[in-house]
Amino acid sequence: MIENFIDTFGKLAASLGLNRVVGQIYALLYLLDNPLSLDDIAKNLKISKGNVSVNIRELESWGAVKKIWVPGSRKDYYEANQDTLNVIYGRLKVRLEKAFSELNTGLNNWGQNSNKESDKTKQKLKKIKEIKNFMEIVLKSLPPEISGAQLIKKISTLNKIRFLFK
Amino acid sequence: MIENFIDTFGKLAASLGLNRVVGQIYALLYLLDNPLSLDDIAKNLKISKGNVSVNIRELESWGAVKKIWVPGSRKDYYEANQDTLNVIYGRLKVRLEKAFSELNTGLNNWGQNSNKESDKTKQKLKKIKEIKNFMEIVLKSLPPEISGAQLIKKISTLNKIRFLFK
DNA sequence: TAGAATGTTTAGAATATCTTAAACGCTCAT
DNA sequence: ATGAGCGTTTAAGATATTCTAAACATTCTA
Repeated sequence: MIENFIDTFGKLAASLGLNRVVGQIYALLYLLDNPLSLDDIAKNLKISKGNVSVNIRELESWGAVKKIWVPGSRKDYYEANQDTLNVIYGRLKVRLEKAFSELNTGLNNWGQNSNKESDKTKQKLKKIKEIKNFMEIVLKSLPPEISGAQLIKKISTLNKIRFLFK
Repeated sequence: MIENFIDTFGKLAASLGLNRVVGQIYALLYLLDNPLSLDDIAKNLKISKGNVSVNIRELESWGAVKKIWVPGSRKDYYEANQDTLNVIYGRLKVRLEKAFSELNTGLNNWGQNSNKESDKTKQKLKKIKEIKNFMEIVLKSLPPEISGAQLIKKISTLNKIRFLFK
């Protein structure tokens, strides 16, 4: 039952280029209302403590789960961010920013060595610059965060005013 | 030089959960104005014919490259879709749709077995249904395609009318 | 029809990623 | 100070992915 859901989320994560366990941990915490410790999670998913340690930090890094302090316990407890769309958005944003900065570095290196190139090469450089500008615009327009409820509202507003876009 | 750009695009693809070669082939075709054959690509990237065959079909499947018929030649030639943002969007869409259908199947199986469950379980089922509805809405609102130019226009319009969203 | 020119599939080698158990280091309670 | 209770790191084994060369299938040409 619950296993089924966790499995589904694991596959989903895998299909998005993440470790399967990342999806499984999120699903588990999402369904449970009480925060779980690292050992609880390891026991539940039948995986090692070290594996949970690594993958829960990944989840934490883009705000999918939050560390909770439970009075009287020395363990770290975690609970899921219940706004799943926000979680997905946060993840997408991290990836886009990383991809962009890599591309940017690559292209800057490229530009430096190609002053004395042929016309054909210059044409290619122009194309590359186009992509760079493009990514800059897209990246700048990403809001810092967005809640699921907000996004749905935005979408429905957009549909209503579609005529504005021709 | 060109190798640098191709390498950058390869890494970019890898960081998005694709095969590195997929990004490299796209970068190569993007920069060159004339279409290339399977053998040309293999020779350029120094990889096997079979590898190109598999990965170029992947690119073709979401409209990143197009097969071109060159009169007088029996080979298949390929050229890149120059609208890179559209390419990325197409890819994203395919992934989202796949992820949703997986989740949907998983959740339907889940629902069937949980009529006679406790209140606590029912509460969890409710949470799961929430996610499902959510993905449905997001998926429905994806337009079939969008050009880079269009998107940039949309974004700037959105910025101008931001007040509508509160 | 033979064989040359293509793209595809396949089996296994090469690489990369994931996972675990154990070692480790830190902090707290005694 | 000592040891128990944590989370993290590590090294090695397990698993999955990627890549290639060769076999294969199909289509064209002579």
